[in-house]
Amino acid sequence: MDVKTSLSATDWAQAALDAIADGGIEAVAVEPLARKLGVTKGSFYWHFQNRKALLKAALEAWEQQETTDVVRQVEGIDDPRHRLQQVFRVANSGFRNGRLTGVFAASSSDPLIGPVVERVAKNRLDFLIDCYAALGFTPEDARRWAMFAYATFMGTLQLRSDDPTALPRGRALNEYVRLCMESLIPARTESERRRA
Amino acid sequence: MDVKTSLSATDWAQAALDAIADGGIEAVAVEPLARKLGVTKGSFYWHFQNRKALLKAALEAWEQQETTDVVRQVEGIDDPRHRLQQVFRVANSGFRNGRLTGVFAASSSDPLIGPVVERVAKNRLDFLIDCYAALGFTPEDARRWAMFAYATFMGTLQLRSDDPTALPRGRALNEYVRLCMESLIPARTESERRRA
DNA sequence: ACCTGAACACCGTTCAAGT
DNA sequence: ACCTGAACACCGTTCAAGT
Repeated sequence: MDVKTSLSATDWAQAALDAIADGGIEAVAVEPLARKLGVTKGSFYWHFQNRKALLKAALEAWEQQETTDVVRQVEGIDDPRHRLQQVFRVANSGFRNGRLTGVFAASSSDPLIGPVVERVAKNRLDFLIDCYAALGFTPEDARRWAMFAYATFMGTLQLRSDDPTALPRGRALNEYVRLCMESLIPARTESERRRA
Repeated sequence: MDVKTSLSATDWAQAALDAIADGGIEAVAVEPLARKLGVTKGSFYWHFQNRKALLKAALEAWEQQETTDVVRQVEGIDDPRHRLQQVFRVANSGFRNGRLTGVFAASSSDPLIGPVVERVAKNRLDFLIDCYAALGFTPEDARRWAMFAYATFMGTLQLRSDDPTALPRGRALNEYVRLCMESLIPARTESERRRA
């Protein structure tokens, strides 16, 4: 791969997302970002009109990543049970994406951020509902399950915001996924359970 | 009354609350506040260590006002029905207090603000529960009513944040209060209703 | 006890000039 | 097309000096 000789708006947006992931919204500051990118802050204003425009671009990039891109990672998996498991694993792997969701959700009172958070949440919820429906649940039960799973996910994000390293891994992650798939409603028949 | 010759920490905290009410949390800025108070920003640092300490003081003042002070306005009213009506009227009169509640609630993800918002909410809820209980409701119904009333209040705040002048007044306020007191559960006996 | 004035660091924004 | 460099406004913070 060749060395980047000049930056694009996308580069700035990604740098902004990185900054948000470990410093919150206020970490989107032109001068520090320019420093990190190795250019002067003056150059920023060739790509964007102002700081707000950068935040907007970052939000757009995030929405893109969190909808089409993430779904694409698992939509190839035909077995709905396996697909759901993968969704939970992907969603809980790596800090960055979880941190971003957490930060944006916490800032959803901001008129710039709120609508994006809502769209992303609805998108995820719909995807989960489809998965559970494909598992054989009635529409209402699929909805209940999806809400439970999403709420659980958001809740673990909240807990992690205190201790960013405390994301479920290994055995804990397996327990977590199992909980999201079979604790409240008997998702398998007895014979299925014996086979597992 | 005599002319104030020098400022106190309380004066700064109140000025901060005024600023928050019409500009949000970020409007708590030392230099603009100093300008408004007619002093140089240097003098601020005699009263507070930094901006954060001022925010903290403002939050404390708000919590004080919104708990003991507001309750004191209506606790003298013996008839629980009348007392409740007054609470709703007081809570919905004037922008400032409502705006403050709205802004703080929207910023409750801030670790400095969240705990205060929670305490104030619990306090108000408990007060409402007591009122409804005194009205003769069972503990569970009193709780349900109090939650409904408080949620309705918070919801109207949310709506108002778009149009700050749109707070219920006159006939609308009467309707609002009536809704909070008698729409879901028959709060009065038939004979009471005929008397009204 | 309370405030001024000047200083410094830091960030947002603009813009002419460079390649 | 993308960036530098310098400028300006604005805000947080410090501190010696004033009353």
